[in-house]
Amino acid sequence: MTKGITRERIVTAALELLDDKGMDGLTVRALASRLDVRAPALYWHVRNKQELLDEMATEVMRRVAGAFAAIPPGVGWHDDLTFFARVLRSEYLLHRDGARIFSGTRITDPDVVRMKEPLFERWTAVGWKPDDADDAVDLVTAFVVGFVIEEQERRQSAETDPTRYSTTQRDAWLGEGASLVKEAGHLHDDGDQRFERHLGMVLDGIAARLDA
Amino acid sequence: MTKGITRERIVTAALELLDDKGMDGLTVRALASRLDVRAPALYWHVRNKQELLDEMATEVMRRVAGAFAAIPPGVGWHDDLTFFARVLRSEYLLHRDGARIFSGTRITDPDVVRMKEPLFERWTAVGWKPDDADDAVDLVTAFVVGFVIEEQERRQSAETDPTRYSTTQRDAWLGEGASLVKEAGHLHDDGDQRFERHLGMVLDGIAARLDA
DNA sequence: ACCTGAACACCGTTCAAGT
DNA sequence: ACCTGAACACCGTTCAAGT
Repeated sequence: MTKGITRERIVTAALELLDDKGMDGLTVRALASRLDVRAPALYWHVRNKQELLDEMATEVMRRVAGAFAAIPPGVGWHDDLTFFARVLRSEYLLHRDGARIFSGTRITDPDVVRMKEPLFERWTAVGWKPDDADDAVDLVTAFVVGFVIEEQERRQSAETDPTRYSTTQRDAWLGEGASLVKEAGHLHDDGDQRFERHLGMVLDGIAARLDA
Repeated sequence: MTKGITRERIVTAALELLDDKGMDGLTVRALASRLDVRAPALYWHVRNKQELLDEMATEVMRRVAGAFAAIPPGVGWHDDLTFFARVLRSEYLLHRDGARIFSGTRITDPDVVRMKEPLFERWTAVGWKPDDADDAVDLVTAFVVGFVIEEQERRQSAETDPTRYSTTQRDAWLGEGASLVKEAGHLHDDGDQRFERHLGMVLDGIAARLDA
């Protein structure tokens, strides 16, 4: 009964495998064995590994889109974009190297791209032009991608090499001088607060240009 | 005479190989053959492929830092960050998948991290705190990384699959409705203008928070 | 329609041995 | 100190053959 391999089961298993073993462990053979099947079987359902990665990225973005359908929309673009940014970040964070792997991959399902339409409708209703809306979404997306790539790299480094991100070790590595760089490093708060602060700045910038 | 393989020659050759053959073509064997040497020879100079990638990313960031040393600094944080963002983007754009590959990798050379010090000095002189400076640099970096990842993916897709980014093909792919998403897609200007516009918004956001 | 066995042309990495 | 030859344990992908 669970013997029929489908495209969806493959993608789901691939996401699990990624979380378990990381990017290097995500091989066609390992994925096949997790599905109780031999490697070539996957090639009947998926053209190649790149298409599998695109499919995985699409699934992640589908969940982002789904969060919008499930949750009542905010009362304005500011709330909407805040929600979008938070959901995008948390879906990326759910998977090892998520931002690195899933950003800049082709979305295979048009429905996922069309999720933007209701947002665009609300924002144009309050005076934005369609290309303003496009700018805003893309800018927030770019910020989240860049932020989470950095965040996940830091997190992973902290696991594999705990000394690397201790402030005293880092100070010694930096050598003489550079006192301001060191000081900033000491104050470096990680995680949610930093994200919210930076997101706030991005939204301020959008407001300055588009809400004039 | 050119027979002595050094760490620097390896990194330089690796960057060239990346540009010629892309990420998939960047193999230890191909790199060795480009240096007229057998693959295991590289392991005397570099611990493994990951370290090679870190070294490559560090070299790219060294060039960004070098641009600051060569060019007279701007008169304020706004000019400095604008310059930084442009240089970072153009160095990423010089290499195939540059943003994807080089972001979120460990910098191996402390001197490159210390490049931030003169910037921090100038900004704290006009009233910023060290962690404000840190926030600003990291936010701009995150934005550039996210922007260029998207930009390079779009560019590469346009090469391998020209139909994918034609507006009429995209409209057909999107199906019925989604008229605002389509319209935004039509107006989608690529490249420098878009970058400058988005960067402007990010800097506006920084100004709103830190220049109050 | 869906899957397997066997094979092809590769990988990154190690290590004894050479100079 | 620096490099090679040979090998190990893998890869992604193809394809004839099975059901």
